[in-house]
Amino acid sequence: MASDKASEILSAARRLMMERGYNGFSFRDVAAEVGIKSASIHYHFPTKAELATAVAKDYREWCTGTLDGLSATDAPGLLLEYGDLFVAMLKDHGSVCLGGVLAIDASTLPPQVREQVTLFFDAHHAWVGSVLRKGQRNGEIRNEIDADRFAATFVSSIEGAMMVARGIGKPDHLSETIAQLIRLVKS
Amino acid sequence: MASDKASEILSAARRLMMERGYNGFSFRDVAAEVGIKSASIHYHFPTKAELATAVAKDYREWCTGTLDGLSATDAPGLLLEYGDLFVAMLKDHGSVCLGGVLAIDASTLPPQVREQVTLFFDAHHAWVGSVLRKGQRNGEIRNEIDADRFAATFVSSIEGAMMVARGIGKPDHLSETIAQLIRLVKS
DNA sequence: GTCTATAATTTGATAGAC
DNA sequence: GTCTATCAAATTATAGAC
Repeated sequence: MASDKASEILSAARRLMMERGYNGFSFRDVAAEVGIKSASIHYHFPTKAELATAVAKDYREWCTGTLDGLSATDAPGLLLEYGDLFVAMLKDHGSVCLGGVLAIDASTLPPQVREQVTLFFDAHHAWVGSVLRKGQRNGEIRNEIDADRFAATFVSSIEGAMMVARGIGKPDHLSETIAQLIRLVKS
Repeated sequence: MASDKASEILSAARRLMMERGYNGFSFRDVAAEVGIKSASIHYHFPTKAELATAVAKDYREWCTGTLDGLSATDAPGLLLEYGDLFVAMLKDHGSVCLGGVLAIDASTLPPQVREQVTLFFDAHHAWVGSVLRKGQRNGEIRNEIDADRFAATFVSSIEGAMMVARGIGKPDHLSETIAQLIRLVKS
């Protein structure tokens, strides 16, 4: 159970990492947002690697919990709800998925953080894959689709659409991409 | 012209930016690769913003030239050749497209660099869009596809697939994504 | 064109008082 | 738990010798 201050630090760091990447934020940036001094951050998270690992793990687990709570009863509906998580992130906070941000930063990431990235994508691929397979059994998804491969494509396409949408200032690009991909695999 | 020191610096900086992003490389990193001191970089490119702008512009123009030189005679073939440019980048150098890297870094980018990112995606969207429209006129691409919207989706999906492929160490993910997307829009 | 030297700032991190 | 004070290293950038 993280203390109150620790979770304040976590969410400030999450926001900053989503906005600027691992190499684009500092302890002082986080401290300023929380309203303490940068030395105090080290009390809760000794190193930047540990802070970033905690942020990534936190985000990954938040995603897992959210996916489990999605309510649509058919595969296309679930895929849309999945996509809408990211649409909301982008629209409400101008944020890009942390998984994607850290995937780009991978080569400069401490190993423990990189591991969280792998776990993140493994979980998302598995979730989308199982939605697609169930959809195929129910006749909602075209049977020519390779569920596992398209799951990975669906996830990474959303990541790419988020980053391009924010990068060129066209937020609608993300929802349009999601709608198109779903239309293409629906029976 | 290829032995010019400025272009040596440009290509070293390009490699580093592709690998680590705008905030993940320094003048010293570039200098070390070229075999000179970091102060000498400033003689050719006074500021980091100017160096990065030159790198981005150079890359953007290299892409434009390469797209004009693609040789396939049908739309699916051209889309595959387009995708293979990025497959080669990833396979040969472990590089992710600079457009995608800079799109992620957008919020920490000097305005002049961000402008190059916008121009980059405008050009790629236009090229893929015109390939798709021509393909529809020739009966190679499904007519239900919205060419302009799918062009943006195709480009950003490739960007996302590259970054995820490198981020989680599965280079094949990129070519699989490209193959799937083409299959889905082919008549 | 490249070097040495250095300025000015920022960074991640530590020590120790309270 | 947070602070002040400080550190060593790295960063972008400039000045001036050769």
